[in-house]
Amino acid sequence: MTSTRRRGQALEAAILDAGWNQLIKGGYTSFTFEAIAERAETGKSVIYRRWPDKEKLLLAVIKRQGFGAPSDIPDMGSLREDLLALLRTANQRSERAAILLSTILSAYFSGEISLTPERLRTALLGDQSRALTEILRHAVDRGELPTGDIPPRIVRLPTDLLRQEIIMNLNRVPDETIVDIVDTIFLPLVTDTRLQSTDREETQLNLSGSFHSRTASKE
Amino acid sequence: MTSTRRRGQALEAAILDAGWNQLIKGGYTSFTFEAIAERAETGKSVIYRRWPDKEKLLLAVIKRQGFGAPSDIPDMGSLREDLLALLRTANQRSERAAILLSTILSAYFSGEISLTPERLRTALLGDQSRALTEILRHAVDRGELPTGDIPPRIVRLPTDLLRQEIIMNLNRVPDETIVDIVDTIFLPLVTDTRLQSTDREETQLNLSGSFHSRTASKE
DNA sequence: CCAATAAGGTACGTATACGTCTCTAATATT
DNA sequence: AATATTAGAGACGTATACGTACCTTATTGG
Repeated sequence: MTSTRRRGQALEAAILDAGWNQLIKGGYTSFTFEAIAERAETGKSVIYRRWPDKEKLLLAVIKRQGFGAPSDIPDMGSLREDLLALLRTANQRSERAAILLSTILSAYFSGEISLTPERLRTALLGDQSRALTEILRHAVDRGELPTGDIPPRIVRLPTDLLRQEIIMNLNRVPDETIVDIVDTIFLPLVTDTRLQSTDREETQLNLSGSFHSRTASKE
Repeated sequence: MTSTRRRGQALEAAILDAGWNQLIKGGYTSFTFEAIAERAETGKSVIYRRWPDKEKLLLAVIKRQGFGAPSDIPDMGSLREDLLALLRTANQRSERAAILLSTILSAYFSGEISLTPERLRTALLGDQSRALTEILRHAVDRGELPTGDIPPRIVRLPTDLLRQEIIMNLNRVPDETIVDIVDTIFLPLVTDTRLQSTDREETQLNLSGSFHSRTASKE
């Protein structure tokens, strides 16, 4: 008849996509086996056969969206253009970030899922810090920036600020915001003449990806 | 007997506090009439008598926490100390901010509640921007900063960054982070000699609180 | 002191989701 | 062609929450 039954990989993909679309449409509250099964046009049992509980399913759905995927590093010829390109790409993907944040926060606070702030950060931040590091290294190679240490907090400043804006907007931000972040904040900071002229030793660009450790207390 | 029945104001306050504690304990998922009634040691009907549905109750609970309360502006004698004091106070209150964000995001995405990103921003940001403006004005008065425009994005940079850190930590941040934000990012930016020496007109400090307008598209 | 009011329980019907199970029919495999 | 899988659909019992209704009892105000 009309029906062509999916199996294996194809079916699995359809379910995970349905799960993601469910998050988009109704957030974590609507992330139920029933709703996902209906959206994927299959039965609950088909899902349960693969992922025994909600946490496993959620992690699979998130994983499939490929947040760990390293965004390709732009190389436009200038630091400013590289920065704008990177932030614009991230901005394009912002809906996913907003959904993901909401989902993880809901799951975290509802206690249904064992999810640490560590994993939240990893999921949301990915390795954008690495991309920034690369871009800055290119700028040093071009001679736009002097060789020397750049504090980690400055390195991740552009993505931190963009993420902040996206969360507050619950959506993409206007392009002017991106330009503003780059021109008003980041470039003046990183090209600060005082930083360049200080009596630093001539070290290699040292951009350790070390993040801040988090406070233990939760009270 | 042992039982002293609460009435009127006292009862109302107890219910709203129970609601807030419920958000702290289990997030928006656990924000149910039943759970709140039990926590407040009263009956569901008592709550329903006052707030006919969940949205009304939630708004009352949030309102009672007084997020709009203007934090008093520190005046410690130097720009740096003022900034640190302001951020430390905000950091102390971070648990409330994290809970509030999670709640609003959950409610927003679950569609149960009519809540715009505008209101999210208002609820979370309050008028911290005003406090920053005051602090900078004091610094100008002291002669620490030159008279002149400071771009709005720079003005709210400290609070934006702190908020970002709090959200990513889902908790308070270590004090070093606050010091880092002030010393590595904000002070270098705001005391940038190039900004001071440029051919700006001698204008009054103009810190319009104008926020970015948000993108309309939601697709 | 007595009547009006409202608190504190609880029971109800409805709805939704969990997780398990069973059944059938479509697809693979041999 | 016969057999083994497994998708798709749904029924189940349990649990939880909504929102309403009812009843008893403490408190208050006249």
